[in-house]
Amino acid sequence: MSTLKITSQQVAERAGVSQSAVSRVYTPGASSSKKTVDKVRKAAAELGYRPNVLARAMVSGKSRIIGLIVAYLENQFYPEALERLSNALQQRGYHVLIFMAKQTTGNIDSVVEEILDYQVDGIIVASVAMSSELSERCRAAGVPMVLFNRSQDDPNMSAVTSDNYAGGRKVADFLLAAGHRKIGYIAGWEGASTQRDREAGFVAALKEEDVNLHSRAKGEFVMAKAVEATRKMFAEDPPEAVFVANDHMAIAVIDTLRFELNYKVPDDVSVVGFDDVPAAGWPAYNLTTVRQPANRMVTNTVDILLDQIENQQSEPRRITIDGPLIVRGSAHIPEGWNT
Amino acid sequence: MSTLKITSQQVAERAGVSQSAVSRVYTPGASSSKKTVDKVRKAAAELGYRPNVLARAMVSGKSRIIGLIVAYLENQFYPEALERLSNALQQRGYHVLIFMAKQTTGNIDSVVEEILDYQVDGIIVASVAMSSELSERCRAAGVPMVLFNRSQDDPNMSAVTSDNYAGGRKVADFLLAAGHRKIGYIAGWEGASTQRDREAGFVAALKEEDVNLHSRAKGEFVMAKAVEATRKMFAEDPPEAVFVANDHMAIAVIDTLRFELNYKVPDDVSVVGFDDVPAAGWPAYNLTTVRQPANRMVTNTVDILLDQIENQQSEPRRITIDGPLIVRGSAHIPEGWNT
DNA sequence: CTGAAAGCGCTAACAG
DNA sequence: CTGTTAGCGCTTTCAG
Repeated sequence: MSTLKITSQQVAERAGVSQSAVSRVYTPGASSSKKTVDKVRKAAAELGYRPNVLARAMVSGKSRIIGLIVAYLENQFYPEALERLSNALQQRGYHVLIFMAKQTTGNIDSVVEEILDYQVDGIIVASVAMSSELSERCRAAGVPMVLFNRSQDDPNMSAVTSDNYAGGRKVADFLLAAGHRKIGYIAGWEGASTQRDREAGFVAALKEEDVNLHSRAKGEFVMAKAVEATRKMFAEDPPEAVFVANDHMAIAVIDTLRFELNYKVPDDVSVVGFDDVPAAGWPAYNLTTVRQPANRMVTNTVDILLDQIENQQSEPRRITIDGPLIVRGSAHIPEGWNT
Repeated sequence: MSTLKITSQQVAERAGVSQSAVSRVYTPGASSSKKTVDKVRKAAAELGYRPNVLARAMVSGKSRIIGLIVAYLENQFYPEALERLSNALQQRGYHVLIFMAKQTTGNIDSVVEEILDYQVDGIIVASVAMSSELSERCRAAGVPMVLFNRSQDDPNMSAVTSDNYAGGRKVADFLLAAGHRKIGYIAGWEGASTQRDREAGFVAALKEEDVNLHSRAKGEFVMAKAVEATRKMFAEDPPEAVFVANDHMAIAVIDTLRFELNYKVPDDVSVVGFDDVPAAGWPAYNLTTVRQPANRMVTNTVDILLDQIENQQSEPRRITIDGPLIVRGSAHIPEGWNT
């Protein structure tokens, strides 16, 4: 076996070739004779040699590290996304350096600087607000960035989201078709494009049928606040149906309704969420929701980012992926409803 | 502002000092006159300079990167741990490079090699089986490793776990005190020390009261298998109480009991889990469980690892942290029970 | 305290 | 195809 770090130089000596010959054997585009390859591989195996990624990064300028900024790992949507993101990247020879950001912002600037210090090849920002200055900073540093599950007005930023506006509309159509007219909305954090788009689509579709939001409360994407929002909303003139900006909060809403306010869901009130996190499918919630196609969102995110990294092709792209309404049992199902 | 990467050389020129002077200003242990520091900082700020972590890593031999191997992000215990781990490390100047491992093993070897390629300063392995050869490989490479939430017989491996054996005992005592005698156990993956220790403690405490396991089924720490295990266990001569090896499965067990088999929990059957994940506290489950003190486990893991990295002090340590039984409503509460 | 010089381990021309 | 020669950006002796 080996001791500590083995260098290409040591392998070269053992194989009786030059150090650069060793390098070539391990460099994708380079060419070496079968004979050299064999000698080198043999020596390397005996020594337990593996190329030093950092040294390679220094000279090549490519670290094969992707910085990932995340915030809310408590919302089940993110661990799932993180796992897929990491796997997809791993498969394509990249690895993920993780950075936790409190959405308290403020420190987000320093987080980006820290990431840049590692000479990452690209950055994925999951559900964190990105200022234009920051994205500008990354562009200046030559590091492509793509937003995951969040989009920004800035047309210079690449972003991948599900079609939140269309999703909001689907929920409205569904609730309306079920005959609901007194409809409430529990909002997420206003700084998030997902919150704004979902609500906009929802309200727009309602309006087309001359229905206005019966009530609205703020949940900020936080369970505890969703609980308070529910209490407030049902304190007087309760709605017949509630659309909650994401599943994470919808779970808290359902629990509060059932165990604190003694409502039956869906008998007394219909509840619909957004995301289709694993818990939405658990029998206790059986939540009707709009699915965000995590796998396709991830695939697109990775494709865009690697394309920008590997082909210099720097035109930002913004992709929106349609997600289906998953009809389960937390809301009345309109008669004759299908799909 | 700036364009692309600024080097210490450029800062040096602008500040009118040598490149090494700039380096010293950014090197913790080094000394420079206030005058130099000021000039350098000023020039650096104007240029937007930040030291290249990779270059620093090359020469210093310290990358300040910690490799983290994880597998089951679906079990809520892990995202939480990951978040805390990353935050704790970030705070101490390290960053986390993430590697997903399928517990299908097999590829775990290659994952470790990949990690080593990045010249990480240390490795944290969360709930993944580690062979002695692998740990030996890391030791040979001079990279300390600590197991998180898993322990191995190998006394050379540092490991941090909660006291799973004691936890199992607590559950047994609780169930016994409630008067249960027909008690079932739904096991996790047998390869995990957590599974084995929890069961061993549980069975031992039962035996002390002359009670044997009434039934046992395998859930493998997977929800779908836990559902099947529940069906099988309750198909004939159902137990009065079930201890499930972790909360993730316990959730599936409760749902299956309630919505498929029409049992009332806890009226017809008591269910107790292990971990105290966020969902255990959700009203729908209100799960009685043994808490794994994630924060303390993380703190200890980080302390041990950094100690080994920074002080060469290589004696492996194995820490076990006691976790309390959190009594909620999914199991009968013995009369006069307190704490 | 400060500058000059020597690399860390590797890739990328460049002649042969 | 192969060896030689330059560095990548930074830390670290080593004289001064």
